[in-house]
Amino acid sequence: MDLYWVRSDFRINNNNALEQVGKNREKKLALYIYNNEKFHKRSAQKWWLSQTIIKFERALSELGFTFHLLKGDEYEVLKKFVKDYNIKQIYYNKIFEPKELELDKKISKYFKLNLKIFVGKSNLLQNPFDVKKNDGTPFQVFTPFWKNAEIHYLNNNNVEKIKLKNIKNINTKNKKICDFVENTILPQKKWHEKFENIWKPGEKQAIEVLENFMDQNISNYSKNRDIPSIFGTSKLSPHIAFGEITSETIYSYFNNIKNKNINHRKFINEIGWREFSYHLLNHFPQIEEQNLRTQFDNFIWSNDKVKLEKWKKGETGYPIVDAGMKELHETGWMHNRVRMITSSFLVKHLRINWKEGESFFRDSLLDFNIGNNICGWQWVSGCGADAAPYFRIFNPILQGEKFDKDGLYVKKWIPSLQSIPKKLIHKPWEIDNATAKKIGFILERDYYKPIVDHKIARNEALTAFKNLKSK
DNA sequence: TGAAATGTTGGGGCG
DNA sequence: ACGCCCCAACATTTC
Repeated sequence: MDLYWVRSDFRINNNNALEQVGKNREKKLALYIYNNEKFHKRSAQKWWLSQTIIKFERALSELGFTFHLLKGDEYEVLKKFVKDYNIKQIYYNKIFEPKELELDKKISKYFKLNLKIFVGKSNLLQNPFDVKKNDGTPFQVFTPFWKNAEIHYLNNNNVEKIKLKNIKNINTKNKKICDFVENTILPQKKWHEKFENIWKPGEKQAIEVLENFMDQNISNYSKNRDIPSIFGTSKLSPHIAFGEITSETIYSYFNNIKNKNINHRKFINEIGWREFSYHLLNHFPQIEEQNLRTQFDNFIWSNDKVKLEKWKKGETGYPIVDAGMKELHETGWMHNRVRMITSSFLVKHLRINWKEGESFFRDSLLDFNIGNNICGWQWVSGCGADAAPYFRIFNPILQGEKFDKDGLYVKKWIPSLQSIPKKLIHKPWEIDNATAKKIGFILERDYYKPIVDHKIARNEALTAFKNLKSK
């Protein structure tokens, strides 16, 4: 029998392994192995995963697959499964992540004598090892990377519009799968239920999100993408993270737009950043644990657990930072502009190791992927490739005033700031006694006092990071 | 996709 | 009319 091993590719369309499997066979098996080791205990993604599994099982069963859901280490489970079901051929799609590539190696080494393995295309536009500078070394700057990668991609691929098969509405559920998900994947405490009203996992929804965005939102993307109070970005990221839609499908949409303008290009650039992150992660796999620029290894990070906790909870006293963290808790997602502000605050204002932030985002984001998360954090910290220089420090007050002028975003997530005058919405500690009395606002009762003074924190960060540079 | 400090320019008030 | 000062607006440099 043939086996389609489902990894992070919960889709019917543009799924290389799935296209190949069972072409000649009647009975087809699909297997997803839930490896608990790969998720932190409190990972929000367990919720998305569970929902997308439930839907994907239905879609696969329509195609004649019998879907199995098992728990454990992928390698061990696969070995046993292949034996138990007398599998003759395995089909799966490649994942360009160092640990997954190791797993691939282990699997192919073990099975190669006894069965055939088909390894399909990954969820990247191309193999990261195919893109190199003329001198043979990997790119470390985004712009030249993307310029080169796009040409490479267009030359190597048929990028005419990918015809998407319609995904059926799924009304039924498989009780066995639902029970497994409930008992094995989802935590006992149902804290994740709040996501149900916000997100709709699944391939059908992913395609709808893309199409709606392309129809309605992209025409103002370059302007709106930076305003966190506006629905200006696609919010496709969790769908992409679970492979419900591919970069290739998105690129194909982009490529078939007749009059491309700055909005389209800015949007597709974000797919480029994802490619770049995975490019870096594959060429420099050590960055998962270590600073790409090793001089940062000498940096003395703060060990202030209290401030770290306050950052996580959104109690820093800087409205734009705290609003971002609240949005993250409530929705499992944070606006990109605010990701930059909050992460810069942790690394520069609090001088806490980026790994703390990386780990927290890993648990909290529904759209977490290892490439973007690692590279994003190293970029903000200045220790990554093409990174922000040490002196680039976001001012949380100014950023708020620039990108959340009327405080709509801040007020949405921090209702206790509702009556603060616009002028002071990003620095409520400056409110004068008379106004405070009038609106009934008391700083340490209704909101937090800033845990650090911006000016002092900025100067301390400059000194600390500057010393590092001269070492 | 940074912010703050410092430098330059030019208009207006004023003696 | 002129010189001086102030300061906003913009430009450049620095961190």
